[in-house]
Amino acid sequence: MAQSIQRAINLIRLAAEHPLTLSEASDVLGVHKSTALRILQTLEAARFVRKTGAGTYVFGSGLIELSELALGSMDLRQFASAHLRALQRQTGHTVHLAQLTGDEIVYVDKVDSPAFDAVKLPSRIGRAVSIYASAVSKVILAHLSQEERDRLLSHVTFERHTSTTFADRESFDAELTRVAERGWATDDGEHDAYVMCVAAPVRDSRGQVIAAVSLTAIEVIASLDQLKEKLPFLLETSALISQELGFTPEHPPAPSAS
Amino acid sequence: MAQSIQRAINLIRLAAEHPLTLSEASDVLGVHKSTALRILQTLEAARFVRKTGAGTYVFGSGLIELSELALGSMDLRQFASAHLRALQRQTGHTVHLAQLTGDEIVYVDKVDSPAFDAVKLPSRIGRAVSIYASAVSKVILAHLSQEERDRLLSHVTFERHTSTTFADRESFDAELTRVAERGWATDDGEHDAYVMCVAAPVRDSRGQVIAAVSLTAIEVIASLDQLKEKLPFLLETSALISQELGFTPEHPPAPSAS
DNA sequence: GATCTACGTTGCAACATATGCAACGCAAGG
DNA sequence: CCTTGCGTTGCATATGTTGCAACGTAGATC
Repeated sequence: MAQSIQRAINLIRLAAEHPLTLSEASDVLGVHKSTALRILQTLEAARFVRKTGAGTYVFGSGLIELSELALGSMDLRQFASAHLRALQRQTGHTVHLAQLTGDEIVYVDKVDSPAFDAVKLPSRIGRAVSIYASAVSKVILAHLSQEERDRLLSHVTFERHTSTTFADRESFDAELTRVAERGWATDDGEHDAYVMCVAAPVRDSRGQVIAAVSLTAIEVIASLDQLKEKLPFLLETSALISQELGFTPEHPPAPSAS
Repeated sequence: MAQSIQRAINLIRLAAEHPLTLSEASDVLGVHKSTALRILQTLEAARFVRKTGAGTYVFGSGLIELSELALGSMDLRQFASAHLRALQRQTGHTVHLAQLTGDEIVYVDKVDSPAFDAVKLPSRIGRAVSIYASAVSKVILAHLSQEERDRLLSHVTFERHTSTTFADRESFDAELTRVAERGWATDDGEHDAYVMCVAAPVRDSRGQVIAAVSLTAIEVIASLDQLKEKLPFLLETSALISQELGFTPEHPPAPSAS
């Protein structure tokens, strides 16, 4: 629809793959060299691409910085990173970290399982996760205030993806109540029939639940019950990350002015 | 120079900061709403921005994926991550991981020091580092083949940034020889007079040096000698990362066909 | 419950903007 | 020395983008 922007997008993609010469850029786009040059110059000014000493163009740090900005709370990622990787090693399963950003819940980190099921998991860092058919969403929603929960769920249309999907607000609310009581959530193939998850909440220094850690496996690898056996590791990990964020489980923050 | 691309860039930036409504987008750009809409639609098709359920636009996963692709070797980052953070904790200093990509050396990870000097360090993930005035470059160059080293240095013009900068190829080559012999490198304020570094090499399973880890501090925080005291931690870290990549220090890979 | 306002979306004509061309500078190679 | 390939600049053209006006919709207000 917007031609020149589409061209710029293509060049960014190319530059991400390998260093790009001007001639190659114009060839691929099928435009004159001067056209490609001007696009690249514009992108370069924004540091979306970078010109190397050899005159080739490569993916720029500007975009990398924006990515990290958008993933927000570098703090969370930095603090969580080591624990997530440890959890992966302990359990052997794929580990996700998801966070509430704006009005959606988004994966902010992922540690793949070395098992061959990793490629089959469609989750990607930066992608939004189903808000009513995932373990991480349940954990986060379960600990939100009623208004917040309403805000996030009011526009949702429940689709029955599989036989276990919670297909209306009432049954989903009941599930959230259960999750809030026991402190962790499951996903029994509610989005994809073969994908199982367990998730636990991450709290910040104020005790607010701001994120969730999950273990994921396809049924061929591990049943939901087998995943539940790893719950101690999962809960330990989410507790450790919360601690790094300044959460003190035994001593809730002192009420102001006392 | 390229107006519509510039506008697209601005919108991406805005979307990275906070969810963006169409009206806000058109206001900021000073264009008609339909114009902003078409730009956003183009970006959305490329997953450079994502449209949320509420109709606002946010930074898209497409760019995040490209960032990670461009940072290359997710392997290296994933394996190194925990060790880098541990090193930061052990030493208290800012930790960098830099990698040879194409014909430049680029920061691929960074763990900030909690000390107040962190903000003064201009290094950024994804940014290229001076190839003749940094400890990480020295370490990597010192272990490259002669041809590779020539390729990377042939187009370089040596500028004397500070009184300690190596300002010509001959003295720099001599420095690289020293670095190769002792196995680690320093940066005695050669780029910025107050910034000190020590760096050590990271090797892959073939024994090739593919990256470098460094400790950085401004002189007010730690002198170069004080940084050198942390060398055991640094060397331990670089060895651990190399091990994770499959490097076996005592048993170099068996020569082929024996 | 009706009206109003704000927002996002589409079709179309006019214009501005991006485009291709041609010419130039430059470096590498024959 | 000439040739070839590369990146870069100025300029006229026309293509693609823009703004307008009108529509649909949803939420707010009375």
